[in-house]
Amino acid sequence: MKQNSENFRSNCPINFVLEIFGDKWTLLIVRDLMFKSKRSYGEFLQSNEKISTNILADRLQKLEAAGIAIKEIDKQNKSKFIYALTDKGKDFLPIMLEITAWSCKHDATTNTPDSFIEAFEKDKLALSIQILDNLK
Amino acid sequence: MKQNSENFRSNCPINFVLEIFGDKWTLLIVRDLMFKSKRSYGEFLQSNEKISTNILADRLQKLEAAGIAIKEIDKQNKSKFIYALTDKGKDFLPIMLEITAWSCKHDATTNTPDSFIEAFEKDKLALSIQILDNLK
DNA sequence: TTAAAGTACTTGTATAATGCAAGTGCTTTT
DNA sequence: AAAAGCACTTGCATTATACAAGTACTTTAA
Repeated sequence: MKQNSENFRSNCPINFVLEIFGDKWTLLIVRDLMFKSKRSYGEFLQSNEKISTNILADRLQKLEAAGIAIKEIDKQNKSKFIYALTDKGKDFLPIMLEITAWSCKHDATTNTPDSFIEAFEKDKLALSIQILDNLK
Repeated sequence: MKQNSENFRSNCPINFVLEIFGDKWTLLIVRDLMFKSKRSYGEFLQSNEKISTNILADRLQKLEAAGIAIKEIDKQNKSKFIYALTDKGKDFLPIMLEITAWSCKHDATTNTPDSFIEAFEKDKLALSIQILDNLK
């Protein structure tokens, strides 16, 4: 059997995602990058879920190492870093959309606007293109 | 702002999924139920990733509590319990398929048959129906 | 009817991950 | 040159996970 270069527990595709995203925080950073136009450490810190500083630093580093996000110096303010999704990270969009749809269906307290679900059910591709456009 | 009955960190749909599935093991059990025809504690234990007994017991209980899986006495062998996905659990299928597709694209060592990706890209709905049929 | 085997856990303990508060270091603005 | 902003790092307490061993109930076999 071929072996994964990093020593993952198996070569299962579900496991591959768990090795990167299998914790309570990593996906929230992706969410902030993808849907909330957040770019910097300080912005990620302000999210509702209240990630702590050491965990955030650790996860940002891991997202970079996994090729999901990149870190650059902000051109406007050179004391600032900004993060952005790579193509690999942007490819996570369909998963994020399906997750959102599942939660909308199964959690009455989920705060997603009805318009989102309507757009999603009407035309997933159009919604995806629109979201990806916003990231440019 | 309306509050979630269980005190989750926020009312975000991404967070809702993380509160249930945000660890390295829970989703593997769903995978085994959904794709590998596994039903019992002993079968889950044998998966490649080698979950330990206490974690497995804990996660099965949490999956039941979250309404993702149900536990019943096996009709063939009354000393045995079997687990099955609820409708809520089965609704996770689109997420699982997208995760699989993402890993296939971004991990060269992922062991998913090409036939799966072909079927997925050709007709997601047909593939979903086929998988759900197998669960009956 | 009792003993052995199967199944599903539970418990104890060591190690690792996370949460929280405080502190550091570099950059820009005043 | 001092203050403020930003992005972390460090230390320590708490919680989660890993691993090995043990328990309890049920069914099969003698």
